[in-house]
Amino acid sequence: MARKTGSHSEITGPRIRAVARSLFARYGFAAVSMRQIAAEVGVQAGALYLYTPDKETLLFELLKAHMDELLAAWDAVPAGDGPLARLEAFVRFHIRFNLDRAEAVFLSYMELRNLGPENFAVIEGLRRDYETRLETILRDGVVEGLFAAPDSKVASLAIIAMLTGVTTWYREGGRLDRDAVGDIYWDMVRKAVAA
Amino acid sequence: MARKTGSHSEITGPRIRAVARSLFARYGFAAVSMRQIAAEVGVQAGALYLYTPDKETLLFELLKAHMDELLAAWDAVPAGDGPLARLEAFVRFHIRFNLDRAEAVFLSYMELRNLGPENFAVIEGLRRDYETRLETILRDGVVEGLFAAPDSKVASLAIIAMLTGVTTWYREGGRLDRDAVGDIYWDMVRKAVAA
DNA sequence: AGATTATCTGAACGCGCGTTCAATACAATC
DNA sequence: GATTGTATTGAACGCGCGTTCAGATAATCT
Repeated sequence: MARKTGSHSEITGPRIRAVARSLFARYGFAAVSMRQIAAEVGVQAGALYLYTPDKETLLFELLKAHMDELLAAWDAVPAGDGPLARLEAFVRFHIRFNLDRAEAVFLSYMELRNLGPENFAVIEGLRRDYETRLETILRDGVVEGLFAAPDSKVASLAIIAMLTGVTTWYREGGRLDRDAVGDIYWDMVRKAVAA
Repeated sequence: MARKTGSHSEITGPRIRAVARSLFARYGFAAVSMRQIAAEVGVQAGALYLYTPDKETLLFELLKAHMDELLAAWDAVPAGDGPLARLEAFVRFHIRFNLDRAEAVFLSYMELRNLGPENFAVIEGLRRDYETRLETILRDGVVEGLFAAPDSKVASLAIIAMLTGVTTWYREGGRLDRDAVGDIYWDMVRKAVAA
Protein backbone atom coordinates (compact mmCIF):
# COMPACT_ATOMS: atom_id res chain seq x y z
CA MET A 1 0.00 0.00 0.00
CA ALA A 2 1.32 3.44 -0.79
CA ARG A 3 -0.56 6.67 -1.21
CA LYS A 4 -3.96 6.84 0.42
CA THR A 5 -6.95 8.18 -1.45
CA GLY A 6 -7.08 11.93 -1.54
CA SER A 7 -3.59 12.57 -0.19
CA HIS A 8 -1.86 15.39 -1.94
CA SER A 9 1.22 17.46 -1.37
CA GLU A 10 -0.87 20.60 -0.91
CA ILE A 11 -2.34 18.96 2.16
CA THR A 12 0.62 17.03 3.50
CA GLY A 13 3.14 19.85 3.26
CA PRO A 14 1.25 22.32 5.44
CA ARG A 15 0.21 19.56 7.81
CA ILE A 16 3.83 18.58 8.36
CA ARG A 17 4.74 22.16 9.19
CA ALA A 18 1.78 22.58 11.54
CA VAL A 19 2.50 19.34 13.36
CA ALA A 20 6.22 20.05 13.57
CA ARG A 21 5.58 23.53 14.94
CA SER A 22 3.24 22.18 17.56
CA LEU A 23 5.49 19.32 18.67
CA PHE A 24 8.69 21.38 18.62
CA ALA A 25 7.01 24.04 20.74
CA ARG A 26 5.68 21.52 23.23
CA TYR A 27 8.65 19.19 23.64
CA GLY A 28 11.61 20.99 22.11
CA PHE A 29 13.29 20.46 18.76
CA ALA A 30 15.82 17.90 19.93
CA ALA A 31 13.26 15.88 21.85
CA VAL A 32 10.93 15.39 18.87
CA SER A 33 11.72 12.72 16.31
CA MET A 34 10.89 12.71 12.64
CA ARG A 35 8.92 9.54 13.29
CA GLN A 36 6.73 11.30 15.86
CA ILE A 37 5.98 14.08 13.40
CA ALA A 38 5.20 11.56 10.67
CA ALA A 39 2.94 9.54 12.95
CA GLU A 40 0.91 12.62 13.88
CA VAL A 41 0.60 13.59 10.23
CA GLY A 42 -0.46 10.06 9.44
CA VAL A 43 2.41 9.17 7.17
CA GLN A 44 5.64 7.18 7.27
CA ALA A 45 8.85 8.94 8.29
CA GLY A 46 10.39 8.67 4.85
CA ALA A 47 7.59 10.72 3.32
CA LEU A 48 8.70 13.81 5.27
CA TYR A 49 11.75 14.00 3.08
CA LEU A 50 9.56 14.81 0.10
CA TYR A 51 8.94 18.13 1.86
CA THR A 52 12.14 19.00 3.66
CA PRO A 53 15.77 18.09 3.03
CA ASP A 54 16.41 17.48 6.72
CA LYS A 55 15.18 18.14 10.23
CA GLU A 56 17.09 21.35 10.83
CA THR A 57 15.77 22.89 7.63
CA LEU A 58 12.25 22.05 8.74
CA LEU A 59 12.85 24.07 11.90
CA PHE A 60 14.53 26.89 10.03
CA GLU A 61 11.64 27.26 7.62
CA LEU A 62 9.19 27.48 10.49
CA LEU A 63 11.24 30.21 12.15
CA LYS A 64 11.86 32.05 8.91
CA ALA A 65 8.19 32.03 7.94
CA HIS A 66 7.22 33.26 11.39
CA MET A 67 9.65 36.16 11.33
CA ASP A 68 8.64 37.12 7.81
CA GLU A 69 5.00 37.14 8.80
CA LEU A 70 5.75 39.12 11.94
CA LEU A 71 7.54 41.85 10.01
CA ALA A 72 4.96 41.89 7.23
CA ALA A 73 2.10 42.07 9.71
CA TRP A 74 3.66 44.97 11.59
CA ASP A 75 4.45 46.82 8.40
CA ALA A 76 0.79 46.43 7.43
CA VAL A 77 -0.39 48.17 10.59
CA PRO A 78 -1.41 51.75 9.72
CA ALA A 79 1.29 54.17 10.88
CA GLY A 80 -0.11 56.04 13.83
CA ASP A 81 -0.05 59.77 14.20
CA GLY A 82 3.20 60.48 16.01
CA PRO A 83 5.47 58.39 18.23
CA LEU A 84 2.97 57.98 21.06
CA ALA A 85 0.26 56.55 18.82
CA ARG A 86 2.81 54.40 17.03
CA LEU A 87 4.14 53.05 20.32
CA GLU A 88 0.65 52.15 21.45
CA ALA A 89 0.01 50.44 18.14
CA PHE A 90 3.23 48.49 18.53
CA VAL A 91 2.40 47.31 22.04
CA ARG A 92 -1.08 46.17 21.12
CA PHE A 93 0.09 44.61 17.87
CA HIS A 94 2.90 42.67 19.51
CA ILE A 95 0.66 41.23 22.20
CA ARG A 96 -2.09 40.31 19.78
CA PHE A 97 0.24 38.76 17.22
CA ASN A 98 2.15 36.78 19.82
CA LEU A 99 -0.98 35.44 21.49
CA ASP A 100 -2.30 34.37 18.11
CA ARG A 101 0.86 32.40 17.43
CA ALA A 102 2.12 31.34 20.82
CA GLU A 103 3.73 28.19 19.46
CA ALA A 104 5.75 29.95 16.80
CA VAL A 105 6.83 32.62 19.27
CA PHE A 106 8.00 30.02 21.72
CA LEU A 107 9.97 28.33 18.96
CA SER A 108 11.57 31.53 17.78
CA TYR A 109 12.85 32.35 21.22
CA MET A 110 13.93 28.89 22.31
CA GLU A 111 15.17 26.84 19.41
CA LEU A 112 17.51 29.25 17.70
CA ARG A 113 20.44 27.34 19.12
CA ASN A 114 19.52 24.31 17.07
CA LEU A 115 20.28 26.13 13.85
CA GLY A 116 23.59 26.08 12.05
CA PRO A 117 25.51 29.39 11.90
CA GLU A 118 24.13 30.56 8.54
CA ASN A 119 20.52 29.80 9.38
CA PHE A 120 20.99 31.33 12.81
CA ALA A 121 22.30 34.53 11.27
CA VAL A 122 19.24 34.85 9.04
CA ILE A 123 16.76 34.59 11.90
CA GLU A 124 18.88 36.78 14.14
CA GLY A 125 18.93 39.43 11.43
CA LEU A 126 15.15 39.40 11.07
CA ARG A 127 14.79 39.69 14.82
CA ARG A 128 17.07 42.67 14.85
CA ASP A 129 14.99 44.22 12.09
CA TYR A 130 11.92 43.92 14.25
CA GLU A 131 13.66 45.35 17.30
CA THR A 132 14.83 48.27 15.21
CA ARG A 133 11.23 49.08 14.30
CA LEU A 134 10.50 49.72 17.96
CA GLU A 135 13.79 51.44 18.61
CA THR A 136 13.04 53.92 15.84
CA ILE A 137 9.71 54.80 17.42
CA LEU A 138 11.39 55.39 20.76
CA ARG A 139 14.14 57.49 19.26
CA ASP A 140 11.65 59.62 17.35
CA GLY A 141 9.71 60.16 20.55
CA VAL A 142 12.83 61.15 22.45
CA VAL A 143 13.74 63.67 19.77
CA GLU A 144 10.28 65.20 19.99
CA GLY A 145 10.55 65.32 23.76
CA LEU A 146 7.65 62.92 24.22
CA PHE A 147 9.72 60.10 25.68
CA ALA A 148 12.60 59.88 28.11
CA ALA A 149 14.63 56.75 27.47
CA PRO A 150 18.29 56.97 28.44
CA ASP A 151 19.16 54.14 26.03
CA SER A 152 16.66 53.51 23.25
CA LYS A 153 18.26 50.19 22.23
CA VAL A 154 18.08 48.75 25.72
CA ALA A 155 14.61 50.22 26.20
CA SER A 156 13.33 48.52 23.07
CA LEU A 157 14.76 45.16 24.13
CA ALA A 158 13.28 45.59 27.59
CA ILE A 159 9.85 46.41 26.21
CA ILE A 160 9.86 43.50 23.78
CA ALA A 161 10.94 41.08 26.51
CA MET A 162 8.15 42.34 28.72
CA LEU A 163 5.50 42.05 26.02
CA THR A 164 6.64 38.66 24.80
CA GLY A 165 6.40 37.34 28.35
CA VAL A 166 2.63 37.50 28.02
CA THR A 167 2.67 34.18 26.17
CA THR A 168 4.07 32.39 29.24
CA TRP A 169 1.09 33.07 31.46
CA TYR A 170 -1.89 34.10 29.32
CA ARG A 171 -4.60 31.47 28.99
CA GLU A 172 -7.67 31.84 26.84
CA GLY A 173 -10.80 32.10 28.93
CA GLY A 174 -8.86 33.24 32.00
CA ARG A 175 -9.39 36.22 34.25
CA LEU A 176 -8.40 38.75 31.61
CA ASP A 177 -9.24 38.96 27.93
CA ARG A 178 -6.79 40.12 25.31
CA ASP A 179 -7.89 43.71 25.26
CA ALA A 180 -7.60 43.96 29.04
CA VAL A 181 -4.07 42.56 28.82
CA GLY A 182 -3.25 45.08 26.11
CA ASP A 183 -4.54 47.89 28.31
CA ILE A 184 -2.40 46.84 31.27
CA TYR A 185 0.78 46.50 29.26
CA TRP A 186 0.20 49.70 27.34
CA ASP A 187 -0.25 51.54 30.61
CA MET A 188 3.09 50.24 31.87
CA VAL A 189 4.99 50.84 28.65
CA ARG A 190 3.61 54.34 28.21
CA LYS A 191 4.71 55.31 31.68
CA ALA A 192 8.05 53.48 31.47
CA VAL A 193 9.23 55.70 28.63
CA ALA A 194 7.34 58.84 29.65
CA ALA A 195 9.28 62.07 29.64
CA MET B 1 42.57 1.12 34.68
CA ALA B 2 39.99 2.62 36.97
CA ARG B 3 40.20 5.62 39.21
CA LYS B 4 42.89 8.15 38.41
CA THR B 5 45.14 9.53 41.12
CA GLY B 6 43.51 12.23 43.20
CA SER B 7 39.96 11.75 41.95
CA HIS B 8 37.38 11.98 44.67
CA SER B 9 33.65 12.29 44.86
CA GLU B 10 33.93 15.75 46.41
CA ILE B 11 35.50 16.91 43.17
CA THR B 12 33.62 14.85 40.62
CA GLY B 13 30.14 15.57 41.96
CA PRO B 14 30.30 19.35 41.67
CA ARG B 15 32.17 19.10 38.39
CA ILE B 16 29.40 16.99 36.90
CA ARG B 17 26.81 19.55 37.93
CA ALA B 18 28.84 22.44 36.59
CA VAL B 19 29.48 20.73 33.26
CA ALA B 20 25.88 19.60 32.93
CA ARG B 21 24.60 23.11 33.66
CA SER B 22 26.90 24.59 31.07
CA LEU B 23 26.12 22.05 28.35
CA PHE B 24 22.37 22.00 29.00
CA ALA B 25 22.30 25.80 28.82
CA ARG B 26 24.27 25.89 25.61
CA TYR B 27 22.73 23.06 23.63
CA GLY B 28 19.52 22.17 25.46
CA PHE B 29 18.77 19.26 27.76
CA ALA B 30 17.61 16.83 25.10
CA ALA B 31 20.52 17.59 22.80
CA VAL B 32 23.21 16.81 25.37
CA SER B 33 24.12 13.18 26.04
CA MET B 34 25.37 11.68 29.26
CA ARG B 35 28.49 10.67 27.34
CA GLN B 36 29.18 14.27 26.39
CA ILE B 37 28.91 15.35 30.01
CA ALA B 38 31.14 12.51 31.11
CA ALA B 39 33.75 13.31 28.48
CA GLU B 40 33.94 16.94 29.56
CA VAL B 41 34.27 15.90 33.19
CA GLY B 42 36.99 13.45 32.18
CA VAL B 43 35.20 10.29 33.21
CA GLN B 44 33.29 7.42 31.64
CA ALA B 45 29.52 7.69 31.26
CA GLY B 46 28.82 4.99 33.82
CA ALA B 47 30.51 7.00 36.55
CA LEU B 48 27.83 9.70 36.35
CA TYR B 49 25.38 7.27 37.89
CA LEU B 50 27.34 7.34 41.14
CA TYR B 51 26.07 10.91 41.44
CA THR B 52 22.62 10.96 39.91
CA PRO B 53 19.97 8.28 39.48
CA ASP B 54 19.17 9.45 35.95
CA LYS B 55 19.42 12.31 33.50
CA GLU B 56 16.17 14.04 34.39
CA THR B 57 17.05 14.11 38.07
CA LEU B 58 20.35 15.73 37.20
CA LEU B 59 18.43 18.52 35.48
CA PHE B 60 15.90 18.79 38.27
CA GLU B 61 18.60 19.16 40.92
CA LEU B 62 20.23 21.96 38.94
CA LEU B 63 16.94 23.81 38.66
CA LYS B 64 15.97 23.16 42.28
CA ALA B 65 19.33 24.38 43.58
CA HIS B 66 19.09 27.49 41.43
CA MET B 67 15.63 28.40 42.64
CA ASP B 68 16.56 27.74 46.26
CA GLU B 69 19.60 29.97 45.94
CA LEU B 70 17.57 32.66 44.20
CA LEU B 71 14.99 32.79 46.99
CA ALA B 72 17.62 32.59 49.73
CA ALA B 73 19.69 35.33 48.12
CA TRP B 74 16.72 37.66 47.80
CA ASP B 75 15.59 36.97 51.35
CA ALA B 76 19.12 37.90 52.49
CA VAL B 77 18.88 41.33 50.87
CA PRO B 78 18.23 43.93 53.58
CA ALA B 79 14.60 45.01 53.49
CA GLY B 80 14.53 48.53 52.15
CA ASP B 81 12.65 51.37 53.76
CA GLY B 82 9.23 51.28 52.14
CA PRO B 83 7.94 49.87 48.87
CA LEU B 84 9.91 52.21 46.62
CA ALA B 85 13.26 51.28 48.15
CA ARG B 86 12.29 47.62 48.18
CA LEU B 87 11.29 47.73 44.53
CA GLU B 88 14.60 49.31 43.61
CA ALA B 89 16.42 46.66 45.62
CA PHE B 90 14.46 43.96 43.81
CA VAL B 91 15.24 45.32 40.37
CA ARG B 92 18.95 45.64 41.04
CA PHE B 93 19.11 42.29 42.82
CA HIS B 94 17.34 40.43 40.04
CA ILE B 95 19.58 41.84 37.34
CA ARG B 96 22.76 41.21 39.30
CA PHE B 97 21.80 37.69 40.32
CA ASN B 98 20.69 36.71 36.84
CA LEU B 99 23.79 38.08 35.18
CA ASP B 100 25.95 36.18 37.66
CA ARG B 101 24.19 32.94 36.79
CA ALA B 102 23.12 33.35 33.21
CA GLU B 103 23.38 29.63 32.50
CA ALA B 104 21.17 28.59 35.39
CA VAL B 105 18.63 31.28 34.52
CA PHE B 106 18.48 30.12 30.94
CA LEU B 107 17.94 26.57 32.11
CA SER B 108 15.20 27.52 34.53
CA TYR B 109 13.22 29.27 31.87
CA MET B 110 13.75 26.84 29.01
CA GLU B 111 14.06 23.29 30.23
CA LEU B 112 11.12 23.04 32.59
CA ARG B 113 9.26 21.03 29.98
CA ASN B 114 11.79 18.22 30.29
CA LEU B 115 10.72 17.52 33.85
CA GLY B 116 8.10 15.03 34.88
CA PRO B 117 4.91 16.41 36.43
CA GLU B 118 6.03 16.17 40.08
CA ASN B 119 9.42 17.74 39.50
CA PHE B 120 7.80 20.38 37.31
CA ALA B 121 5.37 21.27 40.08
CA VAL B 122 8.20 21.78 42.54
CA ILE B 123 10.08 24.24 40.36
CA GLU B 124 6.90 25.97 39.30
CA GLY B 125 5.99 26.45 42.95
CA LEU B 126 9.35 28.01 43.77
CA ARG B 127 9.00 30.33 40.80
CA ARG B 128 5.61 31.41 41.98
CA ASP B 129 7.09 32.09 45.41
CA TYR B 130 9.60 34.40 43.85
CA GLU B 131 6.99 36.19 41.77
CA THR B 132 4.90 36.67 44.88
CA ARG B 133 7.78 38.46 46.58
CA LEU B 134 7.62 41.14 43.91
CA GLU B 135 3.86 41.19 43.78
CA THR B 136 3.74 41.89 47.51
CA ILE B 137 6.00 44.88 47.10
CA LEU B 138 3.79 46.25 44.35
CA ARG B 139 0.63 45.70 46.32
CA ASP B 140 2.08 47.42 49.37
CA GLY B 141 3.07 50.35 47.22
CA VAL B 142 -0.37 50.59 45.69
CA VAL B 143 -1.97 50.59 49.13
CA GLU B 144 0.30 53.43 50.21
CA GLY B 145 -0.52 55.31 47.06
CA LEU B 146 3.06 55.21 45.83
CA PHE B 147 2.36 52.97 42.85
CA ALA B 148 -0.38 52.71 40.29
CA ALA B 149 -0.60 49.18 38.93
CA PRO B 150 -4.03 48.14 37.70
CA ASP B 151 -3.14 44.44 38.16
CA SER B 152 -0.27 43.71 40.52
CA LYS B 153 0.02 40.07 39.46
CA VAL B 154 0.37 40.91 35.79
CA ALA B 155 2.63 43.84 36.63
CA SER B 156 5.00 41.61 38.58
CA LEU B 157 5.16 39.07 35.75
CA ALA B 158 5.77 41.85 33.25
CA ILE B 159 8.58 43.33 35.31
CA ILE B 160 10.27 39.98 35.88
CA ALA B 161 10.08 39.14 32.17
CA MET B 162 11.59 42.49 31.33
CA LEU B 163 14.43 42.13 33.83
CA THR B 164 15.19 38.53 32.98
CA GLY B 165 15.53 39.52 29.35
CA VAL B 166 18.79 41.23 30.21
CA THR B 167 20.56 37.89 30.05
CA THR B 168 19.73 37.51 26.37
CA TRP B 169 21.72 40.52 25.24
CA TYR B 170 24.13 41.57 28.00
CA ARG B 171 27.76 40.79 27.29
CA GLU B 172 30.58 41.37 29.75
CA GLY B 173 32.91 44.10 28.54
CA GLY B 174 30.25 45.58 26.28
CA ARG B 175 29.01 49.13 25.97
CA LEU B 176 27.33 49.13 29.38
CA ASP B 177 28.49 47.78 32.71
CA ARG B 178 26.15 46.11 35.18
CA ASP B 179 25.45 49.20 37.23
CA ALA B 180 24.55 51.17 34.14
CA VAL B 181 22.16 48.41 33.10
CA GLY B 182 20.65 48.43 36.57
CA ASP B 183 20.15 52.20 36.33
CA ILE B 184 18.36 51.98 32.99
CA TYR B 185 16.03 49.21 34.06
CA TRP B 186 15.31 50.80 37.43
CA ASP B 187 14.37 54.00 35.66
CA MET B 188 11.89 52.15 33.46
CA VAL B 189 10.41 50.03 36.23
CA ARG B 190 10.03 52.98 38.59
CA LYS B 191 8.14 54.96 36.01
CA ALA B 192 6.11 51.99 34.79
CA VAL B 193 4.44 51.55 38.17
CA ALA B 194 4.50 55.21 39.17
CA ALA B 195 1.30 56.63 40.59
C1' DA C 1 -6.19 1.59 -22.28
C1' DG C 2 -1.54 2.41 -21.52
C1' DA C 3 2.22 5.25 -20.06
C1' DT C 4 3.81 8.65 -16.98
C1' DT C 5 4.26 11.20 -12.87
C1' DA C 6 3.49 12.37 -8.05
C1' DT C 7 3.09 10.51 -3.63
C1' DC C 8 4.03 7.33 -0.19
C1' DT C 9 5.52 2.76 2.05
C1' DG C 10 8.44 -0.31 4.47
C1' DA C 11 12.66 -1.92 5.27
C1' DA C 12 17.19 -1.03 6.02
C1' DC C 13 21.76 1.67 7.15
C1' DG C 14 25.02 2.87 10.85
C1' DC C 15 25.07 5.26 14.92
C1' DG C 16 24.47 7.08 19.45
C1' DC C 17 21.33 7.00 23.18
C1' DG C 18 20.38 6.15 28.66
C1' DT C 19 21.43 2.86 31.70
C1' DT C 20 23.44 -1.38 34.09
C1' DC C 21 27.05 -4.07 36.03
C1' DA C 22 30.98 -7.14 36.80
C1' DA C 23 35.69 -6.27 37.08
C1' DT C 24 39.36 -3.31 38.61
C1' DA C 25 42.40 0.17 40.57
C1' DC C 26 43.41 3.11 44.04
C1' DA C 27 43.16 5.10 49.07
C1' DA C 28 42.51 4.38 53.70
C1' DT C 29 42.73 1.46 57.56
C1' DC C 30 44.52 -2.04 60.35
C1' DG D 1 51.57 -5.64 53.79
C1' DA D 2 47.04 -7.45 53.79
C1' DT D 3 42.23 -6.04 53.92
C1' DT D 4 38.44 -3.20 53.11
C1' DG D 5 35.68 0.23 50.84
C1' DT D 6 35.17 3.78 47.40
C1' DA D 7 35.57 5.52 42.76
C1' DT D 8 35.83 4.24 38.26
C1' DT D 9 36.23 1.58 33.90
C1' DG D 10 34.73 -0.68 29.81
C1' DA D 11 31.73 -3.47 27.72
C1' DA D 12 27.23 -4.58 26.94
C1' DC D 13 21.84 -4.17 26.72
C1' DG D 14 17.91 -2.94 23.75
C1' DC D 15 16.19 0.86 21.53
C1' DG D 16 15.22 4.80 18.71
C1' DC D 17 17.48 8.14 15.94
C1' DG D 18 17.94 10.79 11.01
C1' DT D 19 18.17 9.53 6.60
C1' DT D 20 18.03 6.75 2.13
C1' DC D 21 15.86 4.18 -1.42
C1' DA D 22 13.76 0.57 -4.28
C1' DG D 23 9.22 -0.61 -4.98
C1' DA D 24 4.14 0.05 -4.88
C1' DT D 25 0.01 2.67 -5.61
C1' DA D 26 -3.06 6.31 -7.16
C1' DA D 27 -3.91 10.21 -10.08
C1' DT D 28 -3.13 12.32 -14.48
C1' DC D 29 -2.11 12.61 -19.25
C1' DT D 30 -2.04 10.95 -24.10
